[in-house]
Amino acid sequence: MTFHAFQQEDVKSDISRKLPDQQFLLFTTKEEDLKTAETKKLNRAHEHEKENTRSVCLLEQKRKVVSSNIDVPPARKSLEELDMDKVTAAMVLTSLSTSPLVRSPPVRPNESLNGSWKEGGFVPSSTSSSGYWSWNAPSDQSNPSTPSPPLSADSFKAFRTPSQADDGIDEGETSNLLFDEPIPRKRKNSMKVMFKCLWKNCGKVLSTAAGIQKHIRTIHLGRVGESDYSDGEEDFYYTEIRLNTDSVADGLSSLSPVSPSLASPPSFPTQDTIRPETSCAKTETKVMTPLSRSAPTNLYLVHTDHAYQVSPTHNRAAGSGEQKQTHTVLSSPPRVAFGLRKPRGEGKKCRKVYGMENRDMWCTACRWKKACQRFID
DNA sequence: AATGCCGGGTG
DNA sequence: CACCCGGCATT
Repeated sequence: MTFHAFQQEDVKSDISRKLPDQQFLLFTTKEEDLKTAETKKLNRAHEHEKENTRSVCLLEQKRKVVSSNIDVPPARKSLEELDMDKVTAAMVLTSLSTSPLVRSPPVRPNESLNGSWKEGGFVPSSTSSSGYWSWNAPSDQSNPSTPSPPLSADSFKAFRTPSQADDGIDEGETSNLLFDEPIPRKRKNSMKVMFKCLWKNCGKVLSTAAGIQKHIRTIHLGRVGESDYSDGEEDFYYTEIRLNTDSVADGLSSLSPVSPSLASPPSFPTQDTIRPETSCAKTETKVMTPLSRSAPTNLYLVHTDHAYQVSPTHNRAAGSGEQKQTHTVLSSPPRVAFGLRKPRGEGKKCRKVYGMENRDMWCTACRWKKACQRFID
């Protein structure tokens, strides 16, 4: 146990902190630590690559544009293709959401069809104790990017593949939806169709596809100028939800365990614009890196975060202030108990990684019991 | 029970 | 400021 020597208080850790990873290994003997050392490396790399994130994102976007141009009539795909598309989309989303690191062998939307996607560079379990890589595990059907249990299978009808839905009404309409089709008659029987933004930590629900797309485009993709231009990118980031109007309550509660107010964006104006912490609006430095981290992953947390940052300036047009167009249904203000805390960042933390013993290897924040800065989620 | 980390100290 | 920690939320 040579390394015990290093754990003593007297051998202050500056050394160890400055050591490159290789040597870091010397200090960690437990097998678990070895594992985490790997992780650490990854994270390091991650940090270094953040810079490139933007371009990577663009790349990904382009790919998708291309592919979507090729499969011309989206509504004409075979079921199988559709499924694969879902998977593919999910893959992309997942890869985007987790980290740019993952992109290494980029997920190529088209080629992924023949099964090669498995080795698409998804570092499997090794890194995650919590298992956020593993949505594709034999969990459940077509619910790729969202590990979210609360969405009941039927409310989560389609992951941007409305045409496969049961009632034929969508058939050629999908494409219309892309452009300002307010879906008034869309509610057949007691069905209400809503569109939910899948962007991480966003949960915006709008009643029109156009609305949600515009939302995604302006808020998450940061395409401000090109107001109406759509390359289909947004399609990947929202989902269509069918709500049985007679069980609306149910549907809603399953949508947002946090607050039933989800479906009433009106009083939650440009919430997303203001959400600085994580992605888009991150001051100056790395302004537009929307895809870098926050592609849709989980559906909840939605409000807590905003609640935190909602500022009095919300309602005025902050460049993209027009997205309050479609607020629908339910007019209860989202006043309901805001989460008091920011949701805890997922991902490893120094404490977990290095362990109590190696406290001096922690990032300062961790040592001060602040939010970890090394493994920022 | 262990972790993560906010809020609020202290020097 | 850097540093620490009580205490609560989350896991």
